[in-house]
Amino acid sequence: MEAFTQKVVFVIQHIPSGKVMTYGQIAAHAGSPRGARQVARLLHSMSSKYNLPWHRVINAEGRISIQDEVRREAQEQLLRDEGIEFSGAKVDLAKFRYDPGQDSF
DNA sequence: AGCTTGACTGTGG
DNA sequence: ACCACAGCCAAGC
Repeated sequence: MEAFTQKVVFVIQHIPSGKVMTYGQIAAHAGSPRGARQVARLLHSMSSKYNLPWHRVINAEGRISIQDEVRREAQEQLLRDEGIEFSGAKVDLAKFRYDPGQDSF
């Protein structure tokens, strides 16, 4: 596949339960190391169309980047349900970050 | 065919 | 820890 969009979707759909990925990571695996913002944009507009586990995507700090309070809390709850622990408002990326590596694709 | 926008990220004060 | 700036690039207008 070639479309950046489809690669992003592919990667996100492959994030296992109990793990998370950052926008930058996903962008890198999709072939655009600098396309973190596009990943965010795609989630924003396609999460409803593609049934994506958007809640497993967070920013580089391990925080939820959503501005809408209701959605942000919903995401945190979903992650907790999958066994992901929050240190305050942050996720421990060292433990819960999913890194498939280049050999997986 | 431009211009604007953003669920980002790294750097620097 | 917090704020400001500057690259980044696809989608939407």
